Amino acid sequence: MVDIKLILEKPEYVKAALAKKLWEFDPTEIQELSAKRLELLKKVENNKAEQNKLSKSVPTVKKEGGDVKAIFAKVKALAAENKESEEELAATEAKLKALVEVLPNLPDDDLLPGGKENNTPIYTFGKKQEFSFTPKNHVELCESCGLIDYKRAAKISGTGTWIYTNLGARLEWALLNYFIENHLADGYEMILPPHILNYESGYTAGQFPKFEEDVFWLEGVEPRKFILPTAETALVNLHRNEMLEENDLPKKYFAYTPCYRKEAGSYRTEERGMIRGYQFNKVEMVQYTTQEGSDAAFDEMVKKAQRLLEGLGLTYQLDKLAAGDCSHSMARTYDIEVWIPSMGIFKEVSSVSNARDYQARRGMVRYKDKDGKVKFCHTLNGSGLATSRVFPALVEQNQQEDGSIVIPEVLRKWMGGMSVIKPIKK
RNA sequence: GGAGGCAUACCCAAGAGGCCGAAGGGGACGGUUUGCUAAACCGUUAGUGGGGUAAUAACUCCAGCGAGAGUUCAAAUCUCUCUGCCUCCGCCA
Repeated sequence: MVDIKLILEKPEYVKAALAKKLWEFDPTEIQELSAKRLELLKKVENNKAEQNKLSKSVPTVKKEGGDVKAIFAKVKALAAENKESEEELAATEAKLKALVEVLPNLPDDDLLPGGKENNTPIYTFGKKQEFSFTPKNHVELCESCGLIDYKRAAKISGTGTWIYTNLGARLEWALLNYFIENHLADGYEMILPPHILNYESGYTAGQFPKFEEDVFWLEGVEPRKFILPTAETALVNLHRNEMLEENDLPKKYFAYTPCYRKEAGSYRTEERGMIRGYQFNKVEMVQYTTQEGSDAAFDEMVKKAQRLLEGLGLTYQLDKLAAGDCSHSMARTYDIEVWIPSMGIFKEVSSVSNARDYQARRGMVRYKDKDGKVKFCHTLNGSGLATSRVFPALVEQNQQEDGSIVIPEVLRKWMGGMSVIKPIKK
């Protein structure tokens, strides 16, 4: 949530910042409603103060044998007089909230304005492989090596899904283990959250109300619940409505969950295989920091994600996203994109973001600093990593002429020491 | 799924229509005293959010005893709805 005080104090600044995110913002209505709210608030509160004062005098007046009935009548009249303003106040506050809560987070000042086209690659690792033979794409490789079963997935579930089979399942699990081991070594706490979450969790994460259509909702369940589109949604809600101490920060968590997304529209032709599906596996990192600590945490998380890919020996590119391509709730996002030879492009495997206090405001995640002052936490999240693009990149980048796939050294201990996956059919 | 119970501060807990910004105990923090690594005593500890006056402090108002609504001049206290937890029964991986 953007701080409404900031909107009122520096409307031009907010307007310009949102413009960088390609968001047209006119503060006029918010200004008007705020002024109206304040006016109504004063009126309502003064009236209530008078009511309270009169009511409190009842016992004393009674004792002294005074006329209590007159007080009753007076208070009743005051309350009746106040009713309309109270309703108007509530309506005004609701309208104000609705206007503010849909605004995306303000981008950091150093970001370029605009969308994807202005993303800046700031680092690359590895080389775009050149094969001395005709390389296969990941769908072919996965099928010929028996790693993935797409046909049966369509049968038991439907389009946009896949089944990890045999060595494919083990390779997937090895990747997850490798990620987990790294996060544990770095002192992150492991969490396995529920996958079914309530509305408030989506609201705090900033997914709602704007992206309510993008997640799967459970039918016939009241109050309504949805299946998490990323573990971030669960992790950034761990401390919702809590008051932390500065000494507790930063808090570092990671979680493995599948991610469930509707992914409306068809990408099937360009994004075959497991590039985009309704369900994919991801290990997600989340940090809660002080306001001063979030920049360092951001750098740390970007480096962690990079290290994971480097450990696998995969070619990737680090992108600093332009303001308009950052996630809705985020002030800053860096994407890590892995090279997919068959597509000839880099595809996102990790997105590390700093939400600053945007999510904390929505979820009232606060901390007391050393002076006892109450502040909003900063929250950050980053994939570490999503397997559904690492897997195809891995099999494609590591393929050999005979159709076999070399398993990265770091994964072998979870693959029974195996170093190569051989094709089971031509 | 059925029946019942509970929901007050960091924890335990009193409270049953006004005198409750909310007893008491533990813990924590601060202080005083005595002293065989501690004890006694005193004090602080209901957060917080939103307004006003005023200004780096202070005062004051509104809301706030799981959440929301209602009854009443007045609600932690009565009623209803919801949420969470506990117990028993049923069902089940």
